Amino acid sequence: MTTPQLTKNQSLVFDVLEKAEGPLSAYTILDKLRDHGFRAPLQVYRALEKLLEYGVVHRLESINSFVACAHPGDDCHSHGIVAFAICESCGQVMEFHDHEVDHRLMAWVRGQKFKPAKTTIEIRGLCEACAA
Amino acid sequence: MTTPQLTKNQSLVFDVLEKAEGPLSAYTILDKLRDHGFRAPLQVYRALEKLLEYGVVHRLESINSFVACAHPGDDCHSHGIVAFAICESCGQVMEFHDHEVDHRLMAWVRGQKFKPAKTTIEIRGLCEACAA
DNA sequence: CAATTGATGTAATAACATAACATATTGAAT
DNA sequence: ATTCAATATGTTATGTTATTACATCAATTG
Ligand SMILES: [Zn+2]
Ligand SMILES: [Zn+2]
Ligand SMILES: [Zn+2]
Ligand SMILES: [Zn+2]
Repeated sequence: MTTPQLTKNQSLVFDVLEKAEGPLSAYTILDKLRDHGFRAPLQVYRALEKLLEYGVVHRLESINSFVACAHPGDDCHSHGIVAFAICESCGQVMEFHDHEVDHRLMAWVRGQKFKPAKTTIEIRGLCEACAA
Repeated sequence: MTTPQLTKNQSLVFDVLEKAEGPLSAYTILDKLRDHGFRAPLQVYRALEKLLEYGVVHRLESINSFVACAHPGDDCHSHGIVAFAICESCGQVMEFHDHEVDHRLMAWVRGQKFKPAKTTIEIRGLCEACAA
């Protein structure tokens, strides 16, 4: 997925996510953009939809939040499965991918004749700093 | 986690999930239990909280739904990571685990000094019947 | 019998997400 | 330049998921 020029709203939402320390909920993004004219959740959700499609933002299903991709331009990223480690204390997110994990999961679903579309791997826990 | 005797509400919620074809949302469970005296979401959420704790029910983060464990009594289940393949057409869920996937993910987080607490692996797609 | 603990009932509210409809902007194609 | 289609945006309302707060009830125990 090549990323086209972002529209005004898409740029605003993306900038907020890039500058954020960690993942943000759609409504938190909305609040941060009220000064820029945002009034309704749909303005955020519509921008997020595109940013997710372009692969520059990820959705963290287990915490209903969104985060800017930590590996922009990473090619293997576009087809490989991405995994996240999410600190439940400070919110910090680490993003990584592992081909062996991909292969094992895809081999399993293939064996079941299941056609995978989108895979979520999220590990919640404590980062080094917060576990200390 | 050894499963204690379920309370009335826990049993009702668990029975609904066991008899269901696929995952159910909390509010769907609530509707199915109105005849049994359920009136409020909290009655469902409180029962689910315990059932999740006992490991007899799983929460599917990516679809905000709950499903009865497909491998009750499976020992490796209690410490291994469980993965789900979820058909986006018919809702059918397959549950499995793979030690190699566990090991790779846990090795990675250990390398980051991250302390994992709960891991989610969910593959959305189409089951064999629905892909045909 | 208190006193504690865990379970339940109920109402209200918070948090997350989408539907429906109107308007505006962009970028071809003629 | 005008028309047309496609995309983006604005706005209101509503739908869906989850929790807070507080009262009551039941079982256990000292
Ligand atoms: Zn990424
Ligand atoms: Zn942390
Ligand atoms: Zn299970
Ligand atoms: Zn199916």
